[in-house]
Amino acid sequence: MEPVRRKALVDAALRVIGDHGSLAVTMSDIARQAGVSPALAHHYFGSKEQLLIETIRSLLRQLRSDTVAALKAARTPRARLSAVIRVSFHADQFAPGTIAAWLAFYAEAQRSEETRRFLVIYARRLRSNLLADLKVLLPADAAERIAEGAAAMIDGLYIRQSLKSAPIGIEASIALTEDYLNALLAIASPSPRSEKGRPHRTTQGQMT
Amino acid sequence: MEPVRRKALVDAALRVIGDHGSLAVTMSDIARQAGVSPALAHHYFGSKEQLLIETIRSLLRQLRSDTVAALKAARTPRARLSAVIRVSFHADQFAPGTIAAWLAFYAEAQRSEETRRFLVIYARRLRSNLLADLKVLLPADAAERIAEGAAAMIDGLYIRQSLKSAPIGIEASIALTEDYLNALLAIASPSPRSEKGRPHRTTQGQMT
DNA sequence: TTTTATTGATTGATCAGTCAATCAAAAATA
DNA sequence: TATTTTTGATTGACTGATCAATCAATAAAA
Repeated sequence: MEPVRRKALVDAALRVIGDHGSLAVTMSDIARQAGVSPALAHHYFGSKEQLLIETIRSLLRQLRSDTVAALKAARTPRARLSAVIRVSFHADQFAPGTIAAWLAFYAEAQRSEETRRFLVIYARRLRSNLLADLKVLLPADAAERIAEGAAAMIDGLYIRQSLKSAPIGIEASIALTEDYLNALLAIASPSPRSEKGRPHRTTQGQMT
Repeated sequence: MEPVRRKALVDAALRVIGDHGSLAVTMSDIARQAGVSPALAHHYFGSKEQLLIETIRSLLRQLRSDTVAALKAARTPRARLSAVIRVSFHADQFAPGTIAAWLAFYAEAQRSEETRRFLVIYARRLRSNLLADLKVLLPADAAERIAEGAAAMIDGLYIRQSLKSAPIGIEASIALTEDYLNALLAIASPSPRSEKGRPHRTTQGQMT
């Protein structure tokens, strides 16, 4: 029963957080949504904080697995960059529970060291996934700058979508990020004919 | 006394939110920090929610006034764009209370319509401040896209700085945003000699 | 005297977390 | 196989703490 209940409670937490729009949900709410007693939720997770931490962990796990799948399907470095972007704006990421959870966890990271660690892992993965392919196309220093810029733009656009403050839709957000990459690739890319400053086309490992 | 107390309480709220790292602070904490009784805080603000809303309002007011001042000092459209960027990354924005408040308010916006409205105002102002000057330099459609992209990048970099997940500092964040603008201005800018596609150099009103 | 500022004391509600008790299934024993 | 025992799953009832909000009372100023 344990794995079944744990999953049911984490899913319920996400659902309730979405409905409620905040992390300030009660164990009772979550347990009710999962169809069990509050006492059972405490039995399996020990504390509300742990249940919430498992919830963000599951969000990260899902995102990673989507990313791995998308990267596997892409054939070229440039296509892999597009795949990373597309996954970041996948419809799943905009489920109400997912949006509320991400935003609430950013806030929570100011208090909970463990939550902060998970978000740092997320931020690093995103940057690293972009960096691996950019390094194939650009000198290392340019690749690093652009990876950070693209990651930030993705995060920023996600937040603006979540607030529905952006005058643009999801497809346009993807296009904006692509434009950024295209523009900076065009400028920073060493000309193929140039003798020096040629990028090293070493195979890059990839954090996912 | 009223204006004095209101300001003291709002400042205290920001301070306490920063210390605590979340909006889950008590009226007692805030009142104690302001050196008054909790009852007085209720007397002047009616509810905790209202006090918190006044707090975000004061954050926005401060940011606007900084922006107005910076814009006034800048001479060219390009300089005004830089000014907007620089204000977004001003040290004040990284005071612990300010960081915690912004992040917490993003989360809160999922629940509180009023909070959401303020954040939408912020997002629109930032976009609009960029747009006004971009429109002088670029055709309207390109200007709009780039304004949204730059605003998103600023927000994203701010969050990454707040989490301290970015491998770069504040100056580098500013430089990254500038690079984005430079790159897209270079590409999207109609050649000065070209006959068509010339931008209209109408004077633009500016939302601040 | 009227108005404003201020607080101590209190209330009513909400919750995380605990615990002892029940129930059922599986394992051990006869 | 029939039985007892053990283990895990589950809950209802409870507790202790926390807090937002209220209010009647006091002090001070106008």
